[in-house]
Amino acid sequence: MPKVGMEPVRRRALMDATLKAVGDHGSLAVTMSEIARHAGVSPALAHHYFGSKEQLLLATIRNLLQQLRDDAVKAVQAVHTPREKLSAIIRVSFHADQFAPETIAAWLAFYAEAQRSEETRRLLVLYARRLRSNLVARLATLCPREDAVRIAEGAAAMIDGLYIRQGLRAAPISAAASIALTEDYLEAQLRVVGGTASGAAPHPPAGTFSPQAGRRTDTAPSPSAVPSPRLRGEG
Amino acid sequence: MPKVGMEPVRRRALMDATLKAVGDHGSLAVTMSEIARHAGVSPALAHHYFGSKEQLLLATIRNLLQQLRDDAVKAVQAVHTPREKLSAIIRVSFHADQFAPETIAAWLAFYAEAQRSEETRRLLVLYARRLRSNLVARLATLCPREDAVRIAEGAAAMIDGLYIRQGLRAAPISAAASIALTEDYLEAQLRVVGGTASGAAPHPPAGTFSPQAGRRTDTAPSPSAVPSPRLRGEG
DNA sequence: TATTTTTAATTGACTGGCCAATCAATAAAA
DNA sequence: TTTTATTGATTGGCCAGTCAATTAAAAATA
Repeated sequence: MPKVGMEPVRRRALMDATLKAVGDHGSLAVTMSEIARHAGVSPALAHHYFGSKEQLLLATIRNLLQQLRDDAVKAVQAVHTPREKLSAIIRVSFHADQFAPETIAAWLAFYAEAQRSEETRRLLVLYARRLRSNLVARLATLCPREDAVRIAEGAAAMIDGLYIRQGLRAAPISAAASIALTEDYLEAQLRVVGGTASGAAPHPPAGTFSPQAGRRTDTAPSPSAVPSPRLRGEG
Repeated sequence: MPKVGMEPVRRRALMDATLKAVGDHGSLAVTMSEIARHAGVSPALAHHYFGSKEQLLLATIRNLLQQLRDDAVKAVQAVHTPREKLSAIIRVSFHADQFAPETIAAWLAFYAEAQRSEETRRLLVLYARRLRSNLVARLATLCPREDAVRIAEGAAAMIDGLYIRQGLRAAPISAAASIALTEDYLEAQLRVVGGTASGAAPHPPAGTFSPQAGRRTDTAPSPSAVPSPRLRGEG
């Protein structure tokens, strides 16, 4: 069987298998055997390439975050106004794959793991920071920086919350509804803070629709995107 | 050593110890020995009173949720206007004990566990529902029910999100700041929807995308509906 | 009251199973 | 013949759960 050049193939297969196993199982307490079986190799091989279970888990997380980051970047670059970019970030957070129960389960497991593993925490925080500064950067062109920071924090929290609650499957909110809720938040905050994108009109009447508001940012490209999860963190 | 009437004492001590151990450890993968040590008894005794580790964990979760519920009820009863009651619910969610790192870690672990354990999921869902209906009840006196449901969903998500994010300790947002963010959300939404808190709502209800629990209108039907159509003047 | 019996509390010692990690052996490229 | 890929078999440790034994309070009995 030994055919050279298998290493990268196996590594990828094992990381994919890990993600799937963790998602299915809903916990990091999956056995190397199960992961290996998913990947169609022996447990010993997993140890051979990754050294330990912990290293395999970390590699899997790194891989996932990298993937998500790439997708987010792509989505943001696909549109051009700051407001559209904001929507792109939100949209990508609730993209289909992200909303799949197994993906949510895996994320939750990683989050929980971050309470124990410093390295896991580091990775999640790093990712969160990147995304956050992205949000703040766009928001800062629409309102004072101080407000931008606050609103970014709120939006990120809401995305995380919607995401987590999805994991409970209590009241399955659709992805579209989740996006709408988050956009509502953004719009309402921007309006309060300084009129949509510009002026300083303290709260315009509701029911009347603000031109900007209902923007349909759906210029989205990617059917391929394996979007990013919530936006974490801070700086 | 045998002194009668120890059962309730031990049970409580063991549940407290479980919460602490889980919080410290940041995972449900704590050993019965560790829990027992925290409680100052032998592992065998824990089994004696709870039958299994799983039962002990479930009892601990039930206990925690009960506690939270009691606190919430008390806080809500202490004030009298709907608006105040809303603030009370928010405030209680971010109360000190809740915000301690170990408590947050424990919560995360339980959320993750809910992906695996149906019973754990049931308990958390029940709690989430109660919180939600509580919010909706108050909000419904301040705005149309449809909006109340939507806003409650958003507020609950934000609370959960802020809470969970605290677990990453990337950007330690203070409890006060968390409360402020949530209140901001409420205020902004109420303002948009029908005047600040008080009556005065001549506006037709802003038609938001009905997030509606349970519904899953998205995906299939309109691709064009995906964007973020908040407030269009519906009336 | 003194003595015996029952009952609750508690633990040490043990078991069976699981699983991460190791390693020597094998198979096939190079 | 060297190198790479791959695995079966094994080991060592850990841990949930069991059980019989011990202690002392309480209840029953004399």
